[in-house]
Amino acid sequence: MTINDIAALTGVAASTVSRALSRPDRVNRVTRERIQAAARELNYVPNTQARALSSGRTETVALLVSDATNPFYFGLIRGAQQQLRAAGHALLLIDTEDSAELENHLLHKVRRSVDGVILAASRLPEQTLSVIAAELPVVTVNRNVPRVRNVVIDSPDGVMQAVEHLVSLGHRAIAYVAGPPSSWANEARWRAMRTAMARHGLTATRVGPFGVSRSSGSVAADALLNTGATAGVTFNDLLAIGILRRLAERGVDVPGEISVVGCDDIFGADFCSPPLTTLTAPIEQAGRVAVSMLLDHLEHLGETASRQTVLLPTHLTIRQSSGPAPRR
Amino acid sequence: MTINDIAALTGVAASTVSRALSRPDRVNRVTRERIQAAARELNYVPNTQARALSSGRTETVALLVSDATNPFYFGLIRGAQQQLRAAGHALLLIDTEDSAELENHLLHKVRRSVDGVILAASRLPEQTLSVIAAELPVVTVNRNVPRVRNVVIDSPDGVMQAVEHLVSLGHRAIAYVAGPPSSWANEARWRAMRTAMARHGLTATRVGPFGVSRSSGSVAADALLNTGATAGVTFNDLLAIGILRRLAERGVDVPGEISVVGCDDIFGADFCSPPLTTLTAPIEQAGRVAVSMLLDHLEHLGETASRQTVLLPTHLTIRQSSGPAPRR
DNA sequence: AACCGGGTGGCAATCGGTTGCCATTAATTG
DNA sequence: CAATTAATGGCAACCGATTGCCACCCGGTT
Repeated sequence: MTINDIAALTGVAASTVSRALSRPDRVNRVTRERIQAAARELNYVPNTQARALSSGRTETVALLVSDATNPFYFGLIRGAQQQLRAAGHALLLIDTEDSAELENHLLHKVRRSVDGVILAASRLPEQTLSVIAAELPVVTVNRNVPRVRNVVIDSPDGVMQAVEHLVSLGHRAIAYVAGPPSSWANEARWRAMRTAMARHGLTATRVGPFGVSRSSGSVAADALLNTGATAGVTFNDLLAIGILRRLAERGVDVPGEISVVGCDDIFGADFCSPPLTTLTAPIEQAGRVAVSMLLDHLEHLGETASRQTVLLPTHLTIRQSSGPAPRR
Repeated sequence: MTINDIAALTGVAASTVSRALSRPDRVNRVTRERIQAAARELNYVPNTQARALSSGRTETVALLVSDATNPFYFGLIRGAQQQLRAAGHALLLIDTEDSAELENHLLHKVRRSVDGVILAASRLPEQTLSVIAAELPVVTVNRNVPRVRNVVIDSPDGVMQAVEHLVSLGHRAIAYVAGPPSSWANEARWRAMRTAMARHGLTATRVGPFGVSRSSGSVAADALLNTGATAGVTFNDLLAIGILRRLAERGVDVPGEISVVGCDDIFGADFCSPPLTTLTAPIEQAGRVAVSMLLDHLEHLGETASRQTVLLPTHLTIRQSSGPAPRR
């Protein structure tokens, strides 16, 4: 079923069919209705590539994640997917395997096949990112680069809440368990942590970096214990869950001997043992907002940006992995 | 950067450039190398839609899942993604939201934009599936329909192992906690369960159907207790984890009073509390295999199918949610 | 009667490749 | 040496839409 079949069937030119379908006001009502009826009857679906070729619009958005198995992205993907479907767009999912080069390469490759991209946890240097954003509509998630629109989850604020929480429980020695150095969010969280600690005249220790997988949790747990801290705030929940497991293995009581606070509130954070105190991030919402920003941008290309940044609030969800500091 | 720019630059016709890039043996070595060098230099990336338009190949595969937030799919997505990237193909992710109509609709819509599709947990009636498979290369996962190639995880065999395990622990009253009736796997597991029980002269009870989310676990847990069974085998881990939680809430000891066995071994199954005894399914492998089958099929269109079905073995992973039957 | 302008719809170019077919040239063979 | 064949590369049609431009029709003005 092509536009030509419909044209032949209804006795009009292909161009008229095209218009009847995409700019209905450009064609007479009766002609239009005849064409639309025929299209419906023949179950016509426009060929995406043909359309893309001439119009330049692919109605497809790429979502780049650094690791498709990281539960953090589950929500993001879901949110993005929802919003995209609502707009009739498709989602191209790309896993960059935590590699900046691969990310760059794949970005280049799909550049012409999508209308825009959403970069979740980009590992790209700021410079590269700017260049790409200049030639392709981009929205980043949890990454703030000048002149690139972005949605960031306010985990720094959350980290401060976490520190307040821990300090009020009597903790004085609190460590930050760091994630990948190339992660923008990682640095932002660490800065927030130091600031929050300084407010109480305390200094934060930092251990890491560690990979963001549960298995890295073992190393991280040992390192954390070694600092002598009575509480740890971790880069993300995956790491935190790994730490909890290792601590259990070593017979360390959580929160009796040490408190652990995660970040993101991913799937599993509420049923691990003990259930994890963590910063609940509106992940799905982040996905939706990112898509909205992107689509909005696409519709108003050339106009001055309405809003470049959206900051999404987080809140601390207290479960059982945090408690009063142990008495000395 | 189009093929024409390269043609102009190297002084050959566009068609020659095209050949140098896609059928290198069709052009002289020195010409070819000159063209390839130029392409590399200009960082040329062929336009996917243009290529698709004329050749019919999009180098894109759609993966339809019934719910993008179900952790079961993450392994699948990952495996598929890996294998696709290796072949230089892209992944279009589609969430059918558990609706057969939506699935059918979206399938129709992307039909022309992909080379083939992988249907994970299709909700489509067998009839519809056959029709679609006839006009579009399809591989199903966990669904066996005549004349449609598929990869199925042998959970029925796993269910039998689970039953053996429970029976050997002294359980006599075992219930199956069912998932969606439209799920092929659900029925297959239930059949396996009855067979395995019958072998020991026992009859299985069945409760459900329940939705496959943790929240459905509450209802399921109550229903399960109500059967008086000392053990339950659940449709999947998500449900099982939900059940564990509800049982804990009600103060029911697992496995002291009742044993619970899940299915799939998703993320979280090993750190919920108690850690879940479950059927470990090679999910990622399933994704890889599904892609391989599809790509293989694409390469040999028209030839008789090499293999229509791949059965992947599962094994029982015993953790702490199963134990000896309580004494009466 | 001549003119004007809005509403319609067709023509044809275009997007960027792919591919069948043919012309040219070089190499091989009887 | 003529004839056949293989290698190479250009021409042009084509994939299925979109879109700028123009022609035509018609009713309304002066």
